[in-house]
Amino acid sequence: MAATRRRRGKTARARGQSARDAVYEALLEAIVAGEYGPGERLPGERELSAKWKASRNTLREAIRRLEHSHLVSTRHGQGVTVLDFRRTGTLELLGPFLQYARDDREKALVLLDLLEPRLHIIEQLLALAAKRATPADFEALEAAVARGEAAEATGDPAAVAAAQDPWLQALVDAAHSLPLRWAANPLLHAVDDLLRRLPYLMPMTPSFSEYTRGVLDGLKRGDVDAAVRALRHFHVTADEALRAALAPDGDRRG
Amino acid sequence: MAATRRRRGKTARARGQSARDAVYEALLEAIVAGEYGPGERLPGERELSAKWKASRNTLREAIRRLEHSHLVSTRHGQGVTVLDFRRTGTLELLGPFLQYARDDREKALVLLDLLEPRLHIIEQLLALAAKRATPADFEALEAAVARGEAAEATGDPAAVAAAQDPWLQALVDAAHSLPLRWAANPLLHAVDDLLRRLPYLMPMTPSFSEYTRGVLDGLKRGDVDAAVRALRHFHVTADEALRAALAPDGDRRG
DNA sequence: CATAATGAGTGGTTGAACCAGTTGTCAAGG
DNA sequence: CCTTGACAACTGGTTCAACCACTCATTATG
Repeated sequence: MAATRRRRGKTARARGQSARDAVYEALLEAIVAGEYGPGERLPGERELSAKWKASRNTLREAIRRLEHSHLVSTRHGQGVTVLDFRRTGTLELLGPFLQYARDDREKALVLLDLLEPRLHIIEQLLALAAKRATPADFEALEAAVARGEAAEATGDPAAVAAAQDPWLQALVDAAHSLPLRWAANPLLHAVDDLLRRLPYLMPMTPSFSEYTRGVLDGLKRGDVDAAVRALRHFHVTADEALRAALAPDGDRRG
Repeated sequence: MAATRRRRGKTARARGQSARDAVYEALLEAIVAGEYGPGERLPGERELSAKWKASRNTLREAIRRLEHSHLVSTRHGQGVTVLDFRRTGTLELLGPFLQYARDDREKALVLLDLLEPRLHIIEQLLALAAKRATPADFEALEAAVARGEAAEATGDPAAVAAAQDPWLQALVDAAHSLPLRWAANPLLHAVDDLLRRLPYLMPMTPSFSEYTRGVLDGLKRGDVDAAVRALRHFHVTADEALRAALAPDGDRRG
């Protein structure tokens, strides 16, 4: 009952967010937004902990996360250096980058450059799923298709967007490949996160459920080519719409 | 001059490694090796800090890293729960997994499943590099090719293996795609790490320098197909050798 | 002029205390 | 008997103050 009580302070802490997370998020935003450039040195831990009104230990836990995100590098006695995350980052930075980066044009380019790799990885998932899917996997895929059909029936883009992740997760399961799953995880997570915030990016015109149904049928018949065709038919149209939407103007924030 | 002094204790600390890193590495190994299964709860922070002879604050910094590696999940008041990293992990776990996992057969399967995604991502890099490479990129690629030729002249697999990373990095640079670079980073890092520990995995028979030379020539002429052919010629042979080597027996530790 | 000592600044580590959620226990009240 | 609520015993979250260890620029020293 006391959960709705707000905390005042220079940095409004979201509900349930710990001080550590708040500091991490703040520094993450500062770096991705370019307030600290590559090669630059962060202020000392004592100074930062004073600035963010957190103890030095808490501040350090946040720094540890920054380090693990390849945003900074720490050397004993020398301080914390900001890395060039464009060079050193991983796909886990996609979400934060799309949220915090200042240059809207660059963000659009990143989004555009995301489309092909995503399509390629899904194609690889299909190829492996065709070889390795078990009956249980087919059941899960069937359920995901059904969920997509139900979502599409509501006519709500957000519902369809929400149905995409279970479908892709089922595909990942069916591929039975650890490396592929590990490669796909940050990408799917970022896309899911993006669609959750901007559901209007989910296209309604090429039918999502027809696409998934087509892929599933292809897989069941062992006809990978048919599955890939269904996949491409959807993405060629959907991705083209995205390219058109992203090219001219920027995006909206949540 | 005092750097070679060893520290005694139940956990020998590698040179220059901090207590935090030692604890992180130990817990990482324990989880990846399966000593703590998915869903299981880790001992409390107080207990762990006693076990590893580190203060609770230091221990917590290590846990923060485990959390960021998707190995554990922490909830206030409830403890630290081990996640199913096979499901939740990312490519950054490749190195630790290949180093610490117990099941040699599973590790071999992971290595095998790595070959195709790697080839695919390099093909994507080629496609983009063909469109986007600048004169500076070509210079860097040329230097990488030269380094490969020099390495090959020594006849030392380790030297050739060490020459592979700069080549791939130059390719990544030339592709000018943040998402692709971010996807490639953990993969290339894991492969580089692997080859550094097991250089005999680097094949000498399909000439590495001929491959890179062929790719570079193709790129310069804008002939992507030729570049891809050179790439595939190398990898078809090299990867097949790897598959043959990995299928029967296990691997050796460094 | 080369070299060694120094000191200031940095991150690394410690231990104790306290705050804050979560959960099971158990007695009071229905 | 069952429900309810206070409580106790966990758990992680946070803070503080002090000290250790490393790096580097300065300065004294040979």
